[in-house]
Amino acid sequence: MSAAATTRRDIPDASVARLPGYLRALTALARNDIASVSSEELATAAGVSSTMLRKDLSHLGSYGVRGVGYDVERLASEITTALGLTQDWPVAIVGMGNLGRALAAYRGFAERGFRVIALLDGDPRVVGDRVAGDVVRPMRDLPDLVVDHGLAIGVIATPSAGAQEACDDLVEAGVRSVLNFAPAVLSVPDGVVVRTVDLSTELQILAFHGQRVAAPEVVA
Amino acid sequence: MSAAATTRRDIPDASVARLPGYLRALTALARNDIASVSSEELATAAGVSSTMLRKDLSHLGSYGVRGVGYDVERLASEITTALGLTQDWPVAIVGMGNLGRALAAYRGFAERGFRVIALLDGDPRVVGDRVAGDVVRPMRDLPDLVVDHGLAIGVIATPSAGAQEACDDLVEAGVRSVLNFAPAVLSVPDGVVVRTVDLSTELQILAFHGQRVAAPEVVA
DNA sequence: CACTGTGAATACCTTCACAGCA
DNA sequence: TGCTGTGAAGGTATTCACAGTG
Repeated sequence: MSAAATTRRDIPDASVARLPGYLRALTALARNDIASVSSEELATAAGVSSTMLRKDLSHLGSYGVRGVGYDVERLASEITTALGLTQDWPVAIVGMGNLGRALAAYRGFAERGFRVIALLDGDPRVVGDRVAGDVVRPMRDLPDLVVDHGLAIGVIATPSAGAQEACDDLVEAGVRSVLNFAPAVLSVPDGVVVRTVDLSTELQILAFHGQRVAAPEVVA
Repeated sequence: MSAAATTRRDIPDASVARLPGYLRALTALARNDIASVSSEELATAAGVSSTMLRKDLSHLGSYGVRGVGYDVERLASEITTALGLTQDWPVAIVGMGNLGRALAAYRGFAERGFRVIALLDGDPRVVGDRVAGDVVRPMRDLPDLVVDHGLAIGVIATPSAGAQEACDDLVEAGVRSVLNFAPAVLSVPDGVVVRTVDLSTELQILAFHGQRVAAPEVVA
């Protein structure tokens, strides 16, 4: 029985995907010194229905007070724990093209507790460059980053041709979570989790929904 | 009866979200001069099960040949039509920070037929800058872009504080599809579609899945 | 009394199992 | 025979309706 099992009840995936949104809304409330919030208010702030919010929170436990609402600090802390954000999750970004450089310079990571500990590239001509104040390192540094700095999450920002190789390098070094921005399907062994975010895919989905309503100027 | 209704049968959202992946795989096959493909092969290339692929394709119509498979060109063309990618979808990027600049320089948009026709920013100090060869324009240019160039999709790459305002400007100018990279919930009138992609959210989801398996060094 | 927490109902998505066809 | 297309079954996610409680 591992220590982690205490925290980890069975939370549905769809629910997990919404928890970060709740946490963001709670953080904003806390910044405005709001101590208590109803499911209705929090749901609105997070862009979901209050029923769904309550159902989601019920998977974490019973942290609300009937007739009153939720304590903002308390709930934020419970969600933080559920998501596993009490430990830190050092991140490395692989691929220093446009997107990689932008991600390297992006503040949002650090703000939410994800420390970018290394920037890497497979191209020796790029290795050694300075990006956002850091020196770009070669892929062979990966194993040391895992062992010495606890590197846990790899962000792939390479062109799609190099994505699988970058992923293999990360996995071989011991990284078990990958956020992939390349438009490619990555294959990984069991136990490694990949999430792919593809900009073109998103635009294509928007195009589909857009056509529904965009065309009817031709109604004659 | 609008012209668009011909194309648009009722395709489930989950299915629509996978079509771009199939299209990408088909495009790769076509580049390698492969003319025909089975559901099994295509499914593998797209990272889904063959049953799911066939079910998804069945929503578009019957374009396979039993005992043989699918004609690559034909199927690509059917998906292209279903997604509404036969018309073009001019894109504007709002917010010329790090992410906006990276998106402006990103090739992937054009490759898949999304023409970036304008870069904008609400900050007068940024307006006039050159980014990726284009001059950054002020927000007040939006209505003209919609009318004169058919601007259809707005990409929001502003800080989260400015996202709702950017979105309102886009919507007011007549844009009905928004891809939002700011970590914020955007409210829009009916008929406008927003998709939000948030990097921190993705990392937090990875953290959740990672903790499941990361901790057990403490097994005693 | 207001608001949370939850079983039951519904809607949606995926997988199974196999009928149908080149 | 081999592979597609699909009704039916099984799961998962969301919504409803209301019981429970500070």
